[in-house]
Amino acid sequence: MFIYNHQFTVRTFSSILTMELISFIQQYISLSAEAEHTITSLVLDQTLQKGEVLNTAEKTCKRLYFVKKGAVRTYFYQNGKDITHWIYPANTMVTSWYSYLAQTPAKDYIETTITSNVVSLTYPEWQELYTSFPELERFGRLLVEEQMAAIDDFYKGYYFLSAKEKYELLINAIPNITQIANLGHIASMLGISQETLSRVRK
Amino acid sequence: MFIYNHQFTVRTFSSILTMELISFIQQYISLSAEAEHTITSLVLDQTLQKGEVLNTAEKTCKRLYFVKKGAVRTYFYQNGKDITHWIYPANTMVTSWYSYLAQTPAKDYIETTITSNVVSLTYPEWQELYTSFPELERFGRLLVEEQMAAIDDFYKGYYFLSAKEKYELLINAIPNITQIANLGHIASMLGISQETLSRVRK
DNA sequence: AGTAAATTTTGACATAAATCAAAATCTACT
DNA sequence: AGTAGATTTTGATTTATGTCAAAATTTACT
Repeated sequence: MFIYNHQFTVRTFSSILTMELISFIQQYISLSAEAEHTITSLVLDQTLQKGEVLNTAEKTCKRLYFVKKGAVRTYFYQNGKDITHWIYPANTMVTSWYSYLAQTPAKDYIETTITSNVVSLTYPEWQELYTSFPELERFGRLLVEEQMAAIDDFYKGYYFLSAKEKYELLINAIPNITQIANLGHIASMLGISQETLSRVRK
Repeated sequence: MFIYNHQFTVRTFSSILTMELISFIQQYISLSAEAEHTITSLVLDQTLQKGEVLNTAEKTCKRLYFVKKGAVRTYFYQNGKDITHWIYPANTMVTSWYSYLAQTPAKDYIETTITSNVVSLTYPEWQELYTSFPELERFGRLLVEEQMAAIDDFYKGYYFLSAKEKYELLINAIPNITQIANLGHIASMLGISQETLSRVRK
């Protein structure tokens, strides 16, 4: 659902990005000094308070974000209700996939749920980097493949789980979810009502 | 779903692959004569009867398939019930994403729902190709990005749709779905019961 | 064409979870 | 610390959809 912007960056295989973006990329490929320098010069490093907005509906999502610290939530409005798409804890990446990749207006909002530190580059910057440093193509491929695999793994059979099982699956995927998002956000992300979620955790 | 196998190859942006694999790749990048020759020499072209199996649970999914003609279904068993993950019509690609990318045993089965023609290469063949012909990395990246965007687009707000709305969304994504899959398959793919689906379409 | 098997529809009933509403907690700011 | 606002819990009721069962229809094979 997942299923989807999945933004469903459910989890990564490698999941260690407490380091800087450069080191993160180097987990996948080796970087030339020149590529490293160019990327470093382009990176936007932002520290944001709780509730600060990274992108809003109707606006094309220009950036691919890496959450270094804190947590980010994607959400949209459906019949006037705020529906959380996914919560991204530290060490994950986030964007409005469709909007970002097709560079068309987004349907969802991206904002921090707690004080956070995110680094990012824009879509055109990445396109430029792919052209200038073709070795980055592999990084780009591996990154999206990981997201794909994670979504695939998380949502298999999801529909037929009870509310309780859905919650347990999430806890397993994001153990600290209750520290970084409130009940209402978690409930809509799971596709259940807040009251049901409250009862489910007894 | 999530989600995720999404195998949710919901649809592609470009969606024209009636042509051969080579032409398909050339929609994304230009291929050197050597790369083209190598790929052609590796491609496995299979014509299969209805219900023939491409991969089974417990076995690592070795191949990335392109459906040239017919339709392919991915499914798994949950509490003893056959749950369709997704149906892939002609001109789409299919694999068990997690299994294929991580090269670990799959949880799901891949089989044709009607007489079909699929072409494929193995995971190690692709890795070899990426190394020998780095220009293919871009193709690999774009391909997965498309899947990602499609999933993102399809599943947004899916949980909160009624059974009827879910069915309408699917019809919109795969107009010929009733020609290539039966009610039971479609219902479990949507996460609703067969009886409800039967009523929904009146 | 005729029969068996598979698929789809229809009916009656059960139930998990949604909704509506209000009370209880928790959080943050003066 | 005390108060207002936000968040979570609890209660009562409704409802969409699931489940079980059987009939009707379609499909496929001899």
